[in-house]
Amino acid sequence: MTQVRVRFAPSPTGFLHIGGVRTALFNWLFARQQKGVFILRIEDTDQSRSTDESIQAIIEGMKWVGLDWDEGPFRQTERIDLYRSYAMKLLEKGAAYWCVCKAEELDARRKEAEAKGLPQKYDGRCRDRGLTNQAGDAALRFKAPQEGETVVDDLIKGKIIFDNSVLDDLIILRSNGYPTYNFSVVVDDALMNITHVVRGDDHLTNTPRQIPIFEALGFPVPHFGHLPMILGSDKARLSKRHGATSIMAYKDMGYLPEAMVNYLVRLGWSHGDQELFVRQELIEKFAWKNVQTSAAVFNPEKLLWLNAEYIKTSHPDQVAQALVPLLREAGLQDEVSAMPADRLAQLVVLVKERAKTLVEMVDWVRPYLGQSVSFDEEAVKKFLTPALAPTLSKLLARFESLPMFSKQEWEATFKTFVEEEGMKIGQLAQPVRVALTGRTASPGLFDVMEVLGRDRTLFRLRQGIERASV
RNA sequence: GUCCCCAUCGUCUAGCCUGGCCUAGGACAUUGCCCUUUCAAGGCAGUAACACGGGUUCAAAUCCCGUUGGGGACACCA
Repeated sequence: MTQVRVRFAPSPTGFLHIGGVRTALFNWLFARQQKGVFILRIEDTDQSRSTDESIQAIIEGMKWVGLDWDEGPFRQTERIDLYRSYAMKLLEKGAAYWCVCKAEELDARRKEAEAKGLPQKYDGRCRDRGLTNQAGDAALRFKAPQEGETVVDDLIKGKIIFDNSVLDDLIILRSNGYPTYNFSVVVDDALMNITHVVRGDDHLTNTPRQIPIFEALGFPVPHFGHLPMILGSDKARLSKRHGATSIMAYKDMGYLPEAMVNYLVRLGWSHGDQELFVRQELIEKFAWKNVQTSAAVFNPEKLLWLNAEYIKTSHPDQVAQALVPLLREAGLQDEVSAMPADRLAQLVVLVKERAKTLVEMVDWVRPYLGQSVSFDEEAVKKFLTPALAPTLSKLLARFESLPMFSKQEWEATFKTFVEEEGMKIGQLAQPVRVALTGRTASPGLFDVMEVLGRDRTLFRLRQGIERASV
């Protein structure tokens, strides 16, 4: 059995798209499972649209979701001579011919055909003219078979039959000497010994065009697999209109890469009823037969749930680490720098059930960073009332008499005090919460005190009493 | 227009290949209840789907054909 070799071949014409990440992910999972090779190849033969920033964005995105490649990144523009020489081989063999039709003429003819409702196909007028490229401005076309049929045995969709009469004589070398996509992919997939070409559904009709080129070049034809598309909520192809589609936008919004991967893999693949997978599990359980044949709607709410799930269950150190850059961005760099890593992990544990994203977590963590709190005025008005100041002072005295902080002891003390005062827990818990955190919503009161420590708890309680007294 | 792909709750999906175990399961969202010092989290319960029409069969979500609907491709883009 030959070694599996797969590739992810994006074109660098923008950021790394969510759909691209999913395609890359399926390829990567298959490669890892089969102990194969995963190749990153940049398809930049369209010079007018490709940018170096896009290449960087692709690499950055791949790294963020942890999809490492074994070979590459290769750039097609560095391999132009290769494509030219293979194109010339086809010309010599009589499997390609020069075409002097101008782009504008072709365009006009295509429009005319469209208007008449005819197939929009090259009419082959240069096919048998035996033209040479004297002027140097001809394009090279592949002589596509016109009879018989081309069969694609798709890994996902099964057997698909195309009638060769629909095949066009594709341009393989532009008049500027650069290869076109359908030719450079074939040459690269063949030369890189790709065994399985797995790409988006939108390439399905390219496959019968590419297979004859493999054959004409004398290369073995790889296996093909076509992944269904990802749609937006309106069932149209996912695009900017549907909101964030760049993978890095999700990093910025506070998503964990593992959650992203888990969500994307379940969009089109399943393993029974299982929803949560660790990466090793995905590698073991992945199978083409469980890949969905139909398109899937991207559901941001489920992604959000998954992210919350990962925030709750991931190791706190790991979450804390991912949180640091967001805290810095929020202007909390001094607080972050002053804090040992395990302190931040402790805060993560404190608030992780409440934050669905790291961005939300920044806000949840904020009250526990400094010595004093910043009060939410509404909360103060409602709970830190002058009437309550004496009670709070009595409570403060009670806590001050305890030389050491202990969650159990302080909680018991609080509850006894509430009882003595003839109050309900909630009546006093809310004011204390506001004094301690500045807000009406927080983790459990005694968990908060534990994280704050004895000194800061007492300090903030005193501050709260001051606020209540005015 | 031509060619190709697809069709189970609002959404992601299990089941389909190898018909009966399906009164169609799980998850997200949503609704109600419970827990509760707040907010969450958690627990329990509920609403909700086999696109339609024909076959084949004792029996069809599952196999076949058609219709409808959605998507994709038809470039000197990838």
